[in-house]
Amino acid sequence: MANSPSGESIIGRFVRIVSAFDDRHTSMSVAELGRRTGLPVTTTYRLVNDLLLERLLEREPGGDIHIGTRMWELVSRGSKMLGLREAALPFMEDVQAVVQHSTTLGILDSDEVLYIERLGSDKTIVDITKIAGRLPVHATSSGLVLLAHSPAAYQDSFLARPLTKFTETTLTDPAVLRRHLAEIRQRGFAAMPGVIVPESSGIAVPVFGPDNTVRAALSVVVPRNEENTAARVPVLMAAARGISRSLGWRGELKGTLRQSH
Amino acid sequence: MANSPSGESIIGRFVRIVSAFDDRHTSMSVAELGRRTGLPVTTTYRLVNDLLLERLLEREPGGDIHIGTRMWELVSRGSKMLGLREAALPFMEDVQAVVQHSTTLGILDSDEVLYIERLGSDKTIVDITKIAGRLPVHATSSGLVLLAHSPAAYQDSFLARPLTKFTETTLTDPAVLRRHLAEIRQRGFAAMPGVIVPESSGIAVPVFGPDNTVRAALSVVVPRNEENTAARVPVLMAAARGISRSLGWRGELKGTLRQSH
DNA sequence: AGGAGGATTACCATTGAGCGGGAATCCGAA
DNA sequence: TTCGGATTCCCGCTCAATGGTAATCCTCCT
Repeated sequence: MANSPSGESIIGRFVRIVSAFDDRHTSMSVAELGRRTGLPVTTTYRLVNDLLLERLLEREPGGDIHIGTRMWELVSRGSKMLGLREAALPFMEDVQAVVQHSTTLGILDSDEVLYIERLGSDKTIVDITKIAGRLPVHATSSGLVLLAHSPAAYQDSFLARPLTKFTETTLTDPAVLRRHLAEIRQRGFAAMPGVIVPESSGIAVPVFGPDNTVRAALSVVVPRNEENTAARVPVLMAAARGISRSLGWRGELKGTLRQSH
Repeated sequence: MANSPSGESIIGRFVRIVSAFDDRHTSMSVAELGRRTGLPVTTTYRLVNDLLLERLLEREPGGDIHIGTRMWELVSRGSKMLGLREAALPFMEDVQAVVQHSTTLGILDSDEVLYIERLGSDKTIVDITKIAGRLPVHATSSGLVLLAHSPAAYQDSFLARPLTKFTETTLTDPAVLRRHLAEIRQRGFAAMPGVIVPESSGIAVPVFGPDNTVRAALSVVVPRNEENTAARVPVLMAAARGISRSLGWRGELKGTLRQSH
């Protein structure tokens, strides 16, 4: 499936084009887009014109282009992400009201944590999570919660890889991680001090779907040494249960919580 | 640009496919997708496979497909919508805390109001706004605010069309609408009782960008006859100013507020 | 078990959309 | 005015995309 000598399909090039935009580059000239994507000039212009016709891209007065409203609309309207987000938001607001720092909702995607919602932009803490941003699984509390409730086979393959050590406290030893995962399953939460940036700690709990599998991780990021884990975990857990129930979860059955292992 | 006898480009078909998904149909079989899009069977399967390869679509255990996480991620990450949404959300939360019913943020797109964020899901009121949903301009308070601050040429062309009357109070007469728009500009808000559904009223105010043009409309939906407009408008206005300032707006210059007309 | 009906995959001849190099043109800054 | 980059125009080549038909798989239902 590729009309191009490079052996790439239009869809692939479409992805390249959309990928060229991120939160730091929401608009650019077509020429720059061509440079960023590495596509031949002419091809870029032709493709961009097609996309402009469908309003998937939009041209601004200056001539620069950006991702079109239509694209956002189509994807948001049909994506399952909205359902999860809408179920979670009210409870996240409650958490945020109490914790005051930063509350995030993340899912597992392509061996990374993808954050799909985030409340709070407290400048006093270091929090590198962004909506639609990614962070490594083994270096975030959310990631460890998600991993802990993943199928054993996935855990094995994940732990078989080399893991980057970001800070002193980042866990990279598979054996140690396995013990942590077990603990996370047992206790129902993950509390990780400074595993990705030394200044901040994360506390995360799982959110369940109707089939009792873990859909997402709800977490708060707080300044290191102000974790106050004991007080915050119950808040998170209550909220996570609320979200889970909104998603159609009917309460855990004894024993099934850990069935994935 | 079309390899197909029907004269449609791949991009066009891509749009058709993504459009087939909405909040009521977040996943379906490939065959059903083919039916909904009207594309030839073989073509549908081939295209879907391409999209699956790029993870723009995802296959679920049952075989049904849905819009992929990657798609949501790419679009969200690069879209300008996120910036607006992130600027608005904290202030919307404040409004929602006070008003308790439903708070929305809408923009003007393709002659309709497109809602990009919504807080509150109070079942006691009739509120048909949805995130990534659309409503007509002339039958929503948000729409009228946006229209009131649009270029005169756009207003003229818009008012030249026939307008649907949804309820008793829906305004459809161009002359009357013009007077209302002027009033909205002057007072700084729109308060519309039951113009789309008779049971609910909307109150909306404009959100400005750095160049003093209107970027969005912030609004609340409340039960009819409980409008309490006098008390709610200040809350909305304060929030809207906050959002505007987050967007880089530097305070209105006397007279420029209405410069678009 | 058998079979009906739909979903999915396999096959394949046809063809025009996509491709991209090159050159011309436009445009803003120096 | 000159210059460099952005954008558009031109055009022949070619293979990816197309979509019909048919085989296969799958899931209920009898």
